[in-house]
Amino acid sequence: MSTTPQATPRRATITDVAREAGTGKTSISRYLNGEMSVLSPELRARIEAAIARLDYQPNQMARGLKRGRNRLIGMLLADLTNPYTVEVLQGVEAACHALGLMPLICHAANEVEMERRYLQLLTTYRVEGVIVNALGVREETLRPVGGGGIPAVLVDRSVDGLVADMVGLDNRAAAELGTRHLLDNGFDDIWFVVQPFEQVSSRQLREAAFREAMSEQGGNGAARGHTLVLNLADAVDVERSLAELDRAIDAAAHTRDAGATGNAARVALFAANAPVALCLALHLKARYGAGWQARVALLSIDDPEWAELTGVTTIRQPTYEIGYRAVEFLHERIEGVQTTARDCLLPGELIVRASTLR
Amino acid sequence: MSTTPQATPRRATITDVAREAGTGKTSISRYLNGEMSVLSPELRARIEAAIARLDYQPNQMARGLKRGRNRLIGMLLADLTNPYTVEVLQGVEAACHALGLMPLICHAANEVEMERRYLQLLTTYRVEGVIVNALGVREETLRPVGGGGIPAVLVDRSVDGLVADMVGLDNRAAAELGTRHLLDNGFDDIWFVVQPFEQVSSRQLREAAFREAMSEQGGNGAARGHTLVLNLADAVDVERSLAELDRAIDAAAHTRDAGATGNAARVALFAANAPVALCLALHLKARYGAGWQARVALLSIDDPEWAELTGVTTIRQPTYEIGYRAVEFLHERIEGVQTTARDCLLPGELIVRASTLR
DNA sequence: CTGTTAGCGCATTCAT
DNA sequence: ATGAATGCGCTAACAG
Repeated sequence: MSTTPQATPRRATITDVAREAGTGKTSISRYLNGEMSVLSPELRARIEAAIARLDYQPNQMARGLKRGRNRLIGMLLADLTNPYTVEVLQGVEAACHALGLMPLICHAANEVEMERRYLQLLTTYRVEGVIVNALGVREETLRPVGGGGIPAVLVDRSVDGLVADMVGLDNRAAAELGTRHLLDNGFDDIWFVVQPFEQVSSRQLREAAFREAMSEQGGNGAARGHTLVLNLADAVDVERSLAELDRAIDAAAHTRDAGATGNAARVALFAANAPVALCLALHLKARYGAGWQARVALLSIDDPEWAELTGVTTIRQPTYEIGYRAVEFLHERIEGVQTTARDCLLPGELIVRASTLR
Repeated sequence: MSTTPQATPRRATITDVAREAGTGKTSISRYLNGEMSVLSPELRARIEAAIARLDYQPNQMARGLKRGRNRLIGMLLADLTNPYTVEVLQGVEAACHALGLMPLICHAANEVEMERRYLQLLTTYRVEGVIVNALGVREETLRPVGGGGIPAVLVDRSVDGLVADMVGLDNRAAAELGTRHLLDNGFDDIWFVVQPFEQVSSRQLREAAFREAMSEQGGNGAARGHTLVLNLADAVDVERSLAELDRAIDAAAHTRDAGATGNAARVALFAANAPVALCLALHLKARYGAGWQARVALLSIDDPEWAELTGVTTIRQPTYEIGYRAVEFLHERIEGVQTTARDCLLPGELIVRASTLR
């Protein structure tokens, strides 16, 4: 009868441990829950040994079922391809770790239908709360969640009529900051490029703030502002939109020498986020070659890894903190703290690089 | 008596539904599991109605507890910051979706300790299998998993003495492909730059294949190959290593005109993966300015989004398929298919860009 | 076809 | 200080 621990076929249960330790299940449970003060040192030692011998690990599912909470929270992500998302996720993970939560990460890959499905799935696993960074979130979709159901906190966007906390960038301030920077550097033909607004409040806010900043520009200016919607999911639309941009750029080049204010008239592109910025950069590079940055200025909200490499000015979001705060908010609500919906707006940081300097 | 579905305080259970439908729990269960043929249309309708009325959603935890399987699989990731990881993840998600599995994504953020913790946590949640792409995986660590425990499949690296399937890039072929390309384009001072090997078999394989290809180079050549280990986690080490590279580059520049074979002697850097390539590119840009690509050639395994933008030649991995296959393998094992450990090596694709052409 | 019974692994009264 | 009994929400025999 070889004792070689040849592959435990079935994981040990609390009952096994109890038998092994020659005691009742209750004591094991107490041990598991740290109620040490109620256990005689002797029994405690026996339990400890038994657990080690059986390599016992309590079944979270069962525990969750019994006590009604499983320490699981859902994390619904629209797009992991966006560096922003990954960075936020790091904050979320750190916070979860600190609070003893386990994030169930759901990646909807920009599919609204997927978002719905995942939300429903999370519900089914009885997560204690949800952090949502999706694009199709509407009041109705989130109903089973935010409503009277499980607590939710929104990241980077808010949903009308939904009682849920929200944390994200101070979009107004950020867009203003960027616009000012462009204006201050003498660009007088500025294009704000953004994905279709859909339900994403941050896109709307950024664009609105841009327009406002343009209309309030300092005394000297007659810089012109335009908004261009770029539907990254639709190649044809992208084509069309980029062509429009090209025309504007060419036009500016022609009027350059005729410009009123000396050598002005350079075009600047203000990307609402990294995916848009990437699309623009790729196009510009293809059209104007390696030296495109000298031809057209590019500024982007979000600070992807290639920004430094390519000298693009950016507005970096406090992504890590956004994720961290989101979990903290959620945790409070899970623990029963009742407040009205809170909004947490964090400031962005302008990182000036060559592309917007002249 | 207002019918406004004002926030269900407690989710409905199967018992509630049974009562609401005026039947027993068994029938509800049967309905849930699609055993329609065994239910009278009439009962079926009543159940359907009751479920809708109560907005009932079966508790996965409870189901899992009872039937012994919860359709959960663990996905342990070393670094979500690496585009490679995200791309593999997409394949994993697609496959899970197709197979009715739910991936529990664990991001260890390059911390070996975290990996251990997550592995243990996954065990605790009784996942049915695990897909591992970590750096600290050793036989012992994976013991509770791969051994007689839950099925596992490794991505991008194998572990000695562990019975587990593995799927990833055909590293030998890829490194060879890259080296050949560099050789064919006349570079005669080639540096293979890689992170510390640790437990990561793919790094070792790539480096070995590089050296081999160098020693087998075509008749005309006396190109020299070097290996440089770059510990991205250690700023000081990075500094030191980059300085070494700089010296080599400068030296080559000096001997350029004195070169035997006409105008040869350009240095080429062969990055073992994207993070390394990024580090190199950033350094080169800082040192040689925007035109660094003309000075030093850069080739990288992995094809990050900025490669096209910066004209870096790459070897693209079939990431999506890697993820997809991994899940398929795991699924088979979960379903009880017994085979010896399989290795699935997928080919990489060389994408030639300006940086390695002369 | 349908309901009754008995657990899955664990946490909790409630006794002892 | 310890253990027996009960039930969380659900499925799976086993009867009817």
